Amino acid sequence: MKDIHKHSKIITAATKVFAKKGFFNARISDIAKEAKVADGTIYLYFNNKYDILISVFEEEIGKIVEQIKKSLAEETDPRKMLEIFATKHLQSMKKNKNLAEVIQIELRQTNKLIKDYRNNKFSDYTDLVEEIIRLGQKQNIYCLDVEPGIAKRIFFGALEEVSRVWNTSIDGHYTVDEISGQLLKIFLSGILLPEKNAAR
Amino acid sequence: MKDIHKHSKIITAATKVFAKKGFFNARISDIAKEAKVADGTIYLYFNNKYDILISVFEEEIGKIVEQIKKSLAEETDPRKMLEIFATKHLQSMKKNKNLAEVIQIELRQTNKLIKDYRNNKFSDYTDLVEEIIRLGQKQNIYCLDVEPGIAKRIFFGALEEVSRVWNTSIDGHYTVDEISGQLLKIFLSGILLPEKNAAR
Amino acid sequence: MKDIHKHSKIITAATKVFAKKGFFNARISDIAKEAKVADGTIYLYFNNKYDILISVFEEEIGKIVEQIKKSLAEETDPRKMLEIFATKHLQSMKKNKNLAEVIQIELRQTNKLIKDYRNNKFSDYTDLVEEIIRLGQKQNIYCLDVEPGIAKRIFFGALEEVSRVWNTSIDGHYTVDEISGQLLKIFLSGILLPEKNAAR
Amino acid sequence: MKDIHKHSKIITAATKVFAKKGFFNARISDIAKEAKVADGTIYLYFNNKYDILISVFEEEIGKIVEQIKKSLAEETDPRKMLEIFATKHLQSMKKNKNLAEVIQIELRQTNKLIKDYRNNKFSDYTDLVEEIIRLGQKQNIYCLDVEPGIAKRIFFGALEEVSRVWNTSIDGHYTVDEISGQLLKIFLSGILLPEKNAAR
DNA sequence: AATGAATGAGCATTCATTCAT
DNA sequence: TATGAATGAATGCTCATTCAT
Repeated sequence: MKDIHKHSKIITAATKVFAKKGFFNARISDIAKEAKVADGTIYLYFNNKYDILISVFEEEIGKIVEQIKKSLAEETDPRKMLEIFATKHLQSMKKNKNLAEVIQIELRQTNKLIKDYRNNKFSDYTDLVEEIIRLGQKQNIYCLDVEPGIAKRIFFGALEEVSRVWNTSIDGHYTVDEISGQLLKIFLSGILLPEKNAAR
Repeated sequence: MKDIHKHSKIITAATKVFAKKGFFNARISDIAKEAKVADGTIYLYFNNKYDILISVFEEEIGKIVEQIKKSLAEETDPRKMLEIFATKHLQSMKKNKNLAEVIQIELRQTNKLIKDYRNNKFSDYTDLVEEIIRLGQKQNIYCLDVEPGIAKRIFFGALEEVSRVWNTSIDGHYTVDEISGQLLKIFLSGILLPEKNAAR
Repeated sequence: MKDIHKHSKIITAATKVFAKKGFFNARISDIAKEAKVADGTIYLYFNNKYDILISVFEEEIGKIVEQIKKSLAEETDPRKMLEIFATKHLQSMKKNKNLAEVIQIELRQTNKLIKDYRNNKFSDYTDLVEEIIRLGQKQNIYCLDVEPGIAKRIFFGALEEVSRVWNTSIDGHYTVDEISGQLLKIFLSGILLPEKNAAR
Repeated sequence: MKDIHKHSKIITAATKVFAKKGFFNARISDIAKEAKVADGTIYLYFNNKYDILISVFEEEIGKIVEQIKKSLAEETDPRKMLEIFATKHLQSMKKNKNLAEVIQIELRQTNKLIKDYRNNKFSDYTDLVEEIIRLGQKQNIYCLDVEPGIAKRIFFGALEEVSRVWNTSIDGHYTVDEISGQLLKIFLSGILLPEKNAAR
């Protein structure tokens, strides 16, 4: 249990430090100090600096995936499912701003650098959206001319971009519900007025 | 003219190297070699490594902004305007994959690090979307319950995420028009079937 | 104790390297090699290259000051006191030729460059001479028309210049006593009152 | 004549820059800017950076040597001769503080580094003092137990050290005559035979 | 397991010198 | 002669990683 404790302390510290300084500007010694362990101790739990980053990501995103999957399991309406996904995601990102930054910036950055980091949990995560869309199409609720693979990206890209508001000084006053509402409104119904929409 | 030539060669080389290796893993010597100049020559045109990154961004995005603004000036329909924006953006990103990566990853990354880099051209760029949406609302074409500041982020986040398909090995077969079409379809009309939409 | 050991080894190595190559031509790697430590180890004990130079000086001169002060404490005759000062100084310089060079050359050089290096031990050192002269004047042994501030410089300048004989190939055959004797003969006979002079 | 002009301008500029920044911190471009010529032009007149330093020294000290030799030629009293030497030296150093710094600091520094710089004019210069002392001994005015080679160093070391007062912020209020007077008083009274001393 | 002192490879930047014009 | 853009070798310092304790 002590092992788990140290491991966990390092993950938390690393998330904080990566978010604050960025992966490349973060020093192992920064993380060690934040976690209140010796520099060398970190190497008893992680292979190297990249490994810490990946672990931060895997573990933290893993928790969110579990939570969202559980919530989704109780729902069958694809409209509600997207709402759950968006809300849970935004809540997590607002709650854990450090993780938000790490996901949005550092992970993309390094994802292309760590060649042997594949099939990660992030794909599992975004694939949830694709599955929901396919489900909605099967249920004849979502348009068939929507390409789930592209729509997934559109949904997720939008979600990430709007969640950045809490990590920048500007526009920090929006609530999760406001943002979630706007995103779902647009994603589900679009921005055209109904009558104009018909005209297209 | 020779100055401009060297300057330009270095910008191009840097864009390539940053995209391939990432800012922090890029070496000045890599850029110099790519530009076929001596390491020291780079410092005749740029103050330091960060300065190169910012210059890459400012110059390249500047070109795109100019091009899009020109195209938009000839159009009054807000629906067409978003289409122009999306298509031009995607074309630019597909054409200049290196720049796409730099914008999407490196700039976010370093934006928070270079404190004195403000009022950048990127804001000008994304603000174009916000203006188009406000215009559409004035013309009674876009819903008034859409918040332009959030919608801008939704549109842009989606746009960036979908444009990443060309920089990852997977799904690279989509065309600009396919993706642009999907994005505009969803953004403008949503993914719900018309009848379901009315039901909401 | 191990710390002290490494620290001390680096000081000794740096003194040697600075003396041989001069501060600006000395490489950190030269010092590290001489001290048989890694380059990086040096930075565990010193902030930067200038810090090494100052430390070399402060520590080594400190030892000499202590030694001379102790010897002077047991003496009351200002004539003997100058003799003690001169002899101890020359002995130290002959013994530690590297330090001699660092004091005579490098320190002057960098003294003007390192603006925040003030109130140094070197002033304490030369001020000892001034105090001895004032003491002699009080005791009616040294001429009152001698300006202690200038005389201090004359004595010290002479002392340093003569001590250089051991660091140049020529004239290295002089002994400490010969040189000390010549210097004191000239300096003392000059500043003694005529009656004291005759008494010698 | 134009050649001489440029050459001279560079020497003057270099003296200024070396004095201000020190040899190692002086940039060729600093000297070029000060001399209002292009960087490359300097290499039409000097082989390299060291060559400039040596030239600065040789040319400037050469002028002083000539001047002092001329003055000495008109004098036969060894006491007066030392006075002339001291006064002229101090006047030169006070007048040309840049040169003073270069002589006192930079030259020593680099003297040991430039192996092929030998038999320089500086030796000619200091040897003048030795000759005067020998002359005085022949004339039975100076003590025979004074070793001219050491006395030369004592005199010159003292002279240099006192001349530094004008290049440091402190004690800058002394005049050439005050300092020269103190130095000669101390130095002369010491080496004069008792009867000559009394005669003064 | 834990420590943190020690390591040494790695890189941004500088600047004396060159050379095409 | 004169220029100054271009060169590229050289180095102080950092920091991920190791390992003796």
